[in-house]
Amino acid sequence: MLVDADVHAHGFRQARKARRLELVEDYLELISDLIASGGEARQVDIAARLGVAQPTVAKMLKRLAEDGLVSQKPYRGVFLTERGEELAKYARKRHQIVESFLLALGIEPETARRDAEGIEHHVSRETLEAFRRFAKKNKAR
Amino acid sequence: MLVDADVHAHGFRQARKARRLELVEDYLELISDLIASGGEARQVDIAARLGVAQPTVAKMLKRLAEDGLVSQKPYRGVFLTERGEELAKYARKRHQIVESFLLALGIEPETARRDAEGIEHHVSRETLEAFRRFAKKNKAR
DNA sequence: ATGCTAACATAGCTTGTGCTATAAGAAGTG
DNA sequence: CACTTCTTATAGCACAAGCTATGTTAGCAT
Ligand SMILES: [Mn+2]
Ligand SMILES: [Mn+2]
Ligand SMILES: [Mn+2]
Ligand SMILES: [Mn+2]
Repeated sequence: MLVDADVHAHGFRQARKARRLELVEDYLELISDLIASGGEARQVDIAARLGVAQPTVAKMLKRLAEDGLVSQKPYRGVFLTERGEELAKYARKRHQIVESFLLALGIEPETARRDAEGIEHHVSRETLEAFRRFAKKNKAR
Repeated sequence: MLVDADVHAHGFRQARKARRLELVEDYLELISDLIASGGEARQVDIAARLGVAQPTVAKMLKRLAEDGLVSQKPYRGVFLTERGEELAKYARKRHQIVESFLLALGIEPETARRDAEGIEHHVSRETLEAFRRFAKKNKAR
């Protein structure tokens, strides 16, 4: 009935790791989207979109900068480094695939958007590829 | 291009809420499984299965007990209250549906198991129902 | 050029989730 | 019944992510 304990633990460890990455991915994806859509990503806008307070964003950006994912020009918003850009691009693509997939399955658009926001971070490469194929075949509508 | 800011924020808030519930759900589901499979759920076994240290489990169990989800008989393991049982039952069913769905999609069993461990917590009722239907139609194998 | 306002920074607090080290106690075994 | 061992409890630490309150300062408008 129950799977082997070590295998079990490995699965949970993996899920916890994904959980730690969720926030980072959401930030990068959002920053990339904000820049693409309006030319800049200010802390206040990031905060408003994420639904958190501005100091929360400030702290996170500091961490992302330390990790070499973003750079900040004071009072000019935040920008993605090359590495940040790469991660953002992958995150956005993945998000888009998951959302299209849910739509192709017949899920309501609003629900699809919200579920995709969480699911995207827990989808392996293999599953993502399967989602992509399915979405392509059963074209949205 | 970008969705309305308030709608956006609402989606993220929802995802954060789900994230806070993830751990609780995993604990309850695991406790239920351990009891079903071996008659008891000890801290050490929970810890081994989750891949965390025993004091981490002890602390979490205290919280779950305060929240009325589990009860502890000293040195006899932990048990689910009625409410805990209900939540566990739903979590397990959901997990099972998500995993079957991934299998029906043609995902490798190991990958399906691991992805399901994360995805399960971010699936709305609507999406879960769609997964269930799909899995039923495209019977596993 | 001055002044206002909006954006950002900083301090200090809370809560959740993890850890190690160590004490204490139940339970099974001889 | 004593002893050993396995299980649980507790203390103390770290770090991530959130918050409010409050200072600073750049940019823009007058
Ligand atoms: Mn997301
Ligand atoms: Mn996303
Ligand atoms: Mn899980
Ligand atoms: Mn599960």
